[in-house]
Amino acid sequence: MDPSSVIKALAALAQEHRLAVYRLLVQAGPVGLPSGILADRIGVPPSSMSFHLAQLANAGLVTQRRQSRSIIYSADYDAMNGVMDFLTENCCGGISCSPISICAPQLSEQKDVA
Amino acid sequence: MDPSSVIKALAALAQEHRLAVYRLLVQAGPVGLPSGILADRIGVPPSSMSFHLAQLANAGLVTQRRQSRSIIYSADYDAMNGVMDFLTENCCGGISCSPISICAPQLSEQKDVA
DNA sequence: TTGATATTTCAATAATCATCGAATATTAAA
DNA sequence: TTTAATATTCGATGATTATTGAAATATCAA
Repeated sequence: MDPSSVIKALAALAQEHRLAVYRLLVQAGPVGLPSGILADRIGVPPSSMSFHLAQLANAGLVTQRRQSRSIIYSADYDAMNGVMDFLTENCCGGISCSPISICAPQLSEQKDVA
Repeated sequence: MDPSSVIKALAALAQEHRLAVYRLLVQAGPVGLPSGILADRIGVPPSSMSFHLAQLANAGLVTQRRQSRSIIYSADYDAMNGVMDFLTENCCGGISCSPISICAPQLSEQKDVA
């Protein structure tokens, strides 16, 4: 993972509404949540939510898929793990560091559970 | 860890020079590095480095201590672990997630190895 | 095709952030 | 005490980011 991708990911998360959205998506798992529901839950207008979701998507932290009229977003765990790996690279000069992983959902859950 | 602290930490890391500084400090471990060396290594003037280090310190990601004329900065691993915990809270609805930890340096290394 | 639903794009404004030279501490050595 | 070394604060400028209503796009149902 290159530095500028990591910066994009961190910047995407460093904002009140986007951080809240990302956590909702992390908790929702592979099933994801549609844009409108997210706007309601967070309490921002749809156009604002769209702006924030675009940032998260552009940063690679979330993926999107259309389902009828809704566009459903889900967290991409691999991206976050990549960020973590970058931050902890050669941690403490390589002494006694535990491997990290933000989430490893079951494979059976990863395919269109929506 | 409250949301606004997490945002501060993420925002602190979401900047080219600060991200580079943080990684240098993570790799340096408890020994840390002085402000001037960091400015040289990153290639920014001392006043800019001071600005960035203040952001990292304010976010709780680094600690500082004076050693003679130098002020030495080191990464605070606990802070980063707190951010990770917050991001992954109730991950996937609590299914099959590994515990996370960015770094667990040996206790013998944690006391003034400078 | 018409109307309703779900979301995004556009555009203008407000607010926050990064940069760095000059001036100001603080510490130590001559 | 004078000088040098190390670092921070200040202040002005330029750049980036967030917000949201209105308009546009896409989907579906009658």
